[in-house]
Parts: sequence; structure tokens; C-alpha cells
Amino acid sequence: MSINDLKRLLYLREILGGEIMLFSKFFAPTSKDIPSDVKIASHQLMLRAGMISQAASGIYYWLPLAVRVLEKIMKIICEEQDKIGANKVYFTTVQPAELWIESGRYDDYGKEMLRITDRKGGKFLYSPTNEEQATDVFRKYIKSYKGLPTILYQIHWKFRDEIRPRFGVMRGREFLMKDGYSFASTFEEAEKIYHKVFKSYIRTFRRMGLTPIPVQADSGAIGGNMSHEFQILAQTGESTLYYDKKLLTASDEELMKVFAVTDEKYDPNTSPIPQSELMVSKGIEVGHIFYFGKKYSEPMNAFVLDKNGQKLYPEMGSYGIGVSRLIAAIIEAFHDERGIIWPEPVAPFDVTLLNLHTSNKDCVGACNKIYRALSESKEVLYDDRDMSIGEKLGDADLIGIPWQIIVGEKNLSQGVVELKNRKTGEIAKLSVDEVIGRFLKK
RNA sequence: CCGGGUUUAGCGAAGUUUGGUAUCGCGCUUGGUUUGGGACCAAGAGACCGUGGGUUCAAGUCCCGCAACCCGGACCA
Repeated sequence: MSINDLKRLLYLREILGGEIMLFSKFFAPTSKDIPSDVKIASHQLMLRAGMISQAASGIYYWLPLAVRVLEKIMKIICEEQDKIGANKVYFTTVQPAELWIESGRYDDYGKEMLRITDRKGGKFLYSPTNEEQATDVFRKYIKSYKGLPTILYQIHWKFRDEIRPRFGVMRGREFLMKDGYSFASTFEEAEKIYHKVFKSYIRTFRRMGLTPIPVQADSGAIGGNMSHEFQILAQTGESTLYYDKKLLTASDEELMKVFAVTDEKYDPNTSPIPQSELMVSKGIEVGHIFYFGKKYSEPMNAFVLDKNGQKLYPEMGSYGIGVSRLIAAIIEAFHDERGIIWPEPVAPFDVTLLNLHTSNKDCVGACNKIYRALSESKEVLYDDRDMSIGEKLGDADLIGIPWQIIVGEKNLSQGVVELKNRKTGEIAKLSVDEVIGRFLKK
């Protein structure tokens, strides 16, 4: 930091007081260079916006801008999980192999599982999923039917050693996932939980500005239709969805029953709905829920005693949301040729304040006043960087914060600043007080 | 896992055919001029050319092995 930078920083701190979010001090290494071999928009934009940086194939550093979005997403998920009575825990990222040997999956899981040996030669693995651990925690503490039903969930890093990672964090090997596990005394109770989670997932994704499409998924050996994937419509999606157009207008209650499947399960000969009612779209899978009965409770000897003192093996289900993938999915759904357009609930900041003329006292004064007023109730990124105007405006569009307040000397000499909506591109010229008023009302 | 490709400064590339000790753009540093859509001038810093071996007086360049990474496909939150 040069002496001038330091002086300016101290000056701003003095004027604004306390914590200020200055772009010049915020670690968001933006770039105008488009990596040539990066194919999809979300991957390109995340790199260009300085959100992620590759550490190894399918493994990424998460930089501050992305972290802020991850935190917004996690907060929404946790609030919705709380509403259905799920308990948040942290299982572990490194697990002893014993549990997987017990469930019978240690040999089945294959090379996707990263196997680790500790200094004593003990067998461990990096969690690709946590059914065994959830079952283990459950069996250690819950001994009576009165402890049912129970839902445990976590948001934690997972690792699956994909053969072919691609599309940035969309299909990385290391990923952040919300995974929940339910324990119920009867099938009926398990079904009730499943429905509750289903509806909760719809709400969760909607709160992020997304339109989730629940599709029936393969529930494997258990059978039945108690498995759904939640897909987000996006042209670059890896799945092809076939669904009844009623789906887009159905109420939450009806949603689970409306026809929707991915291409693997679609057969025009047996389709329950006519061609004229059918929609076909590309989707990105961001959630998956399923019921799997006693698949883990029995082999792992997780039981409670029922009213008659008899062993009862709980009916289980598991519920996943790809948190890190969601960031990419949201960008796929919301971007234009200039950059990202964040939905407000998950935006890294609410508003970005651009000082186009950092050496102009009036501009500095206006920006400081706006920052001070808005930062009481909004998250504001103040672009105080001393660089060319095009670069600052370009970065603002790239980063995609929903609102831009643009302060420049020409407009300010007329007594106005600009308020730009990133999504619509609409620009309003308002006085400093008016622009403050706009945000304090919201 | 099958097929194709790449690896030279922080990033992106040229140089490899024809062996002679590395070039350009962006970025970075310093100073100055600029300021409404990625500006200009000047002066700098920065590379054991992915890695191991071989051929040669001499290897970024030729030969052999290995690794990492990317793309398409088959598979997965």
C-alpha cells in the first residue's frame, strides 16, 4: 500500500467510521480475459469475476465474492431446514472406513471414493456422502421410539473422485453440499417427512429466485416413486427434462403428482400425457431427495425399542442440495453478455457504489454520505478504486450486484447521481437524498 | 475409462518444421498526463521453457519415459 492509499483509506475510515467495504481492499481479482477453453457461461463468469480459482482438476479455491454468495444460499437453506424441524450438525469430512464396511458400501463405492491411510495404517475416506455417519450418530443416542422422527442435516464439503470433472464448480470433485437424513418409525411417517422436505425444497429454491422443476427419479432397489430430483431450467443443463406444462402453474400440493422425468426415464410410448401438453427443457440438477427404508439401519444395527419393547429399525430417507453447484446454476439462469445478474436474495452485496472520480472532492463527499446512510441497513460495496471508468463500470456489470449507484462529476454538478438496475439496465437520475430514500424504504 | 489435445513470466500466446541460450500482448512497479464504457507517454521488475533421462560442441526446439491440465464421449450432487 502506498502512502497515498493509506492516507485515503484512513481518511475514508475516519469519515465513514468502523468497517467499510471498499473495493480497493476487497479481494475480487476480476479479469476481462476470457479463458479460451472454458465452455459454459457460469464457469467463465465465475473466473472472470474473481469468485473461484482452480487448485486442481475439479477442485477450486473459493474467493470472497463467491463466499458471500455461498453464505447467502446457506442461510436460506438453514432457515428452511429449521422450519421443518431439522437439526443442524457437522458430520466429518474424514471418516473411518469401518462404518462403510459395516453398511456394505466400502467395496461397492468404487474409485469415486477417495481412500486415505493414516500414519498407523488405519483406513479412512473423504466423505462422498454421510448416510453411515448419520446412522451412527442416531444409533449412539436414540434408543426409544419416542426419539422418532428425527432429521439431522449438515452443510459440509464432500469429495467424489469423478472421472471427468468439468464445467467449473458445476461438476467438481470437491463440492459443498447440504445433506439431511431422516429417521422414522413407520413407512407412513417416512412418507410424511418426505413430503414435508419436498415442499420445503420448493420453497428453498424459490427463495433464491429460482424455478425448481421436481422430476421423478430412479429410487433404485427400493422401488416406488419416493425419489425426486430438483432441476433448474437452464439451456446449458446436462439433463433433458420432459414434463407436463401444468407443472409451471401447479400449486405446491399438486406439484409432486405432475408428470416430469429426465430423458433416461422418458418413453414416448408410455408417456401418461399427450405430446401437446409436453414441455422439453434442459435442466441442472441442484437437489435430490429419496426414501431408502432400512438400507442402513438394519446392517448397521441402528434400532430403537417400540411400545412393546421390540426392536424397531427406522425408515430412513436422505435429502441433498448441491450448494456449490447452485452458484453455477444460478449464474446459468441469470446472466447476460456483460456478466452475472444476481437475484437479490443471493447477491453478494445489495448495492455497489461507484465513485467514477475518486480525486473529486464532491464525488467523494457524495459517496461517503450515500455509503454511510445505506450501510446501516444494506450491504454496500464501495468502488473507490482509482482506475479508468470503463473498467469500473465493466466490473460492476460483471460482478452483477443488483443495484449500482454511479457517482460522477458531470452528473453531480447537476445535483444528481445515477441509480442503475443491473437486470433491466434502467437508469434513474436522482439526487443524493432521493437515492438514499429509495433504499431506506425498501 | 475410451478418443483427441495442451504444457514457454501472474494470465494469454509466438518461437519447435530447419538446434546456436527466449519474443509479444495483458497485468504488475515507479513517475507524469488523463477521466462517463476496460486511456496515453516514459522508465523498470519478472522465465532454471511441466518433469526425468538420452542424442549433441550446443536442446524451448530432436528422441524415449512420466506427470499435470483441458476438450468430446460413456458415468455422477
